[in-house]
Amino acid sequence: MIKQRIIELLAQAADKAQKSGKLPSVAVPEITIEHPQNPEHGDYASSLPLKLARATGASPLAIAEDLVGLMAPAPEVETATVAPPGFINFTLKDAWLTRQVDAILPAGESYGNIDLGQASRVQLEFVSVNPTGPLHVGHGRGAILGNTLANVLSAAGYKVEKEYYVNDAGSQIDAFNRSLYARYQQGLKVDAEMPADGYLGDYIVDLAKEIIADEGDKFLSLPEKEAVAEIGKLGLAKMLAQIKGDLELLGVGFDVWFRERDLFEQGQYEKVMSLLREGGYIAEREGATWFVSTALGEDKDNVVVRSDGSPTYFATDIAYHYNKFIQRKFDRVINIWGADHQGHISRMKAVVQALGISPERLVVIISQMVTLSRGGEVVKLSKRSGDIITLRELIDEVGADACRFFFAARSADSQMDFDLELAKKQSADNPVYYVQYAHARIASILRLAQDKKIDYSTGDVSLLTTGPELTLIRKMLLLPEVIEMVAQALEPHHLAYYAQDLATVFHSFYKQCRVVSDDEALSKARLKLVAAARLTLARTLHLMGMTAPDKM
RNA sequence: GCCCCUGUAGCUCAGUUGGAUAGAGCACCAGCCUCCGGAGCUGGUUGCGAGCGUUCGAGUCGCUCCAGGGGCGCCA
Repeated sequence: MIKQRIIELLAQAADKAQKSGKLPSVAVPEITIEHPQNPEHGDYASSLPLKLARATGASPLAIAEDLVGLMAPAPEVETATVAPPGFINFTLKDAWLTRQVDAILPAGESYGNIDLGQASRVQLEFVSVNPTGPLHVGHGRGAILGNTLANVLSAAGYKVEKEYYVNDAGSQIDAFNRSLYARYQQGLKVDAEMPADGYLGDYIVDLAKEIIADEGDKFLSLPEKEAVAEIGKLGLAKMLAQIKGDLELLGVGFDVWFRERDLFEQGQYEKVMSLLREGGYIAEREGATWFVSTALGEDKDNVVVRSDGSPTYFATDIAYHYNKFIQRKFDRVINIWGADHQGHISRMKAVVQALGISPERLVVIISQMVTLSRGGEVVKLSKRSGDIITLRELIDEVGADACRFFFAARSADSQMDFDLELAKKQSADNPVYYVQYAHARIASILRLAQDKKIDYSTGDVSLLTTGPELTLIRKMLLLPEVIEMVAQALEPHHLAYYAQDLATVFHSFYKQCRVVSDDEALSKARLKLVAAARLTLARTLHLMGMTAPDKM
């Protein structure tokens, strides 16, 4: 990556300056470079002299002059100049830029890959919605966030495993089972009341009908407890299949579907509890069992086993993270949770610490609420009210690509308002079409070249000398940097902005530069350029889980 | 009361881990097709919630307010 090259050049110059005594031997701060917003300042700029000035007391301009003077000449760099109050600005060589087209083309769909992760193992757990109801719009946001992040982390050299944690034990699934049983009875004209904590959504009625169609009335003759368990099992399978299907519509898939029940059936729950007990993190009081998180600086302790002997969600999550870190030995675990789980983070980190694992290895990304409105009127998201807008409905209305782009384009930290009417009305103006249109346009140009039987493999990229051409190349070269930024900050939304930027510079290039013309040599060079642009754009879209259409 | 997130253009949002003159889309206005896809291109208008502080330099960091959302359960 060219960015790394420039950082190296600076580091070497600083080292030389210190060895020659021009610069006092202080610790060199981390060298960062950025893209100046003013293009007159070049392609890259560093404020290293300003930082060294603080550490050494010397004049930043003098330091900058020394560093530039000591810098080795590089084939990539046209100029390195000093600018007040102490910046060093770098401008890339046009000839080097154009050569990059020949580097991008053979890389193909691997263009942009970097080795930030060095094959370290990252687990990304996301969605993990209780299989007690259909996915809604907020879940879609988490799904796309997680899936896009997984794609980018893979591109950044991490070994990524995507996992869905299936809560198939506990009180919520219990309420689901009892609700389904009640609807089953009602469907067979048996007088039954919905449980007080039951799920009132119509989908439960539909599930019950399906079960009646499949299995008839045979569960009526079973004892209630047994019937609830049997029907629950069927309902869970149907619910999971539905969830899986919805996610597939968005192109979101998982490597592992991890069952909460396994934590009990395979002894991990018992194991981790005894570990914590040995560590002195467990206390009995008020008839319940507590995790003493106050010993680790938390505000309060948390119940792990209720006074009726049943484990809490927190307890199983402890076992689950024991499994992730100690049994499966992931280097890093990233969980994507909804905003309502925010309070769960610090105690989970405390547990990880109690298990002897550095808490930094557990990263929790909170995806903020999605509020839905329809025609300016707020729609409640409650899964229990039955009045929900499902993810499936959203996909049907605006399409999978638009869903992906729309959700991926927003920082997880910001809550978003999703107006369904607006989404429908604006679907043709959605930025997703702008980006995909650029791709289709390029594909169309390449088709034309093919029709005219132009073999551009021998094109001479050094003929690409105009502003729009170089601007396009510069933008294409940013993809590895974007991947690095997304992977480091765990913020996929940068990808969406990059996609738009890239499309913009392409459209602008297209307007100013005729690709297929009478000038055969120039045509071939430009065909190479647009072929590389197509690759870059397609890669970006694919990282976002979107299609890169050749025709629209 | 305590904790987390957010507050940037009329609207929806970015802002490269503290950099130089704060950007994009939508909307609005004015232009642009003899030629590879006009779902496009080129211009134009407006802004960092408030106040202190840290330093060469703050939308970004710290503190205090104000506003919106979420959490603080032997729910998940």
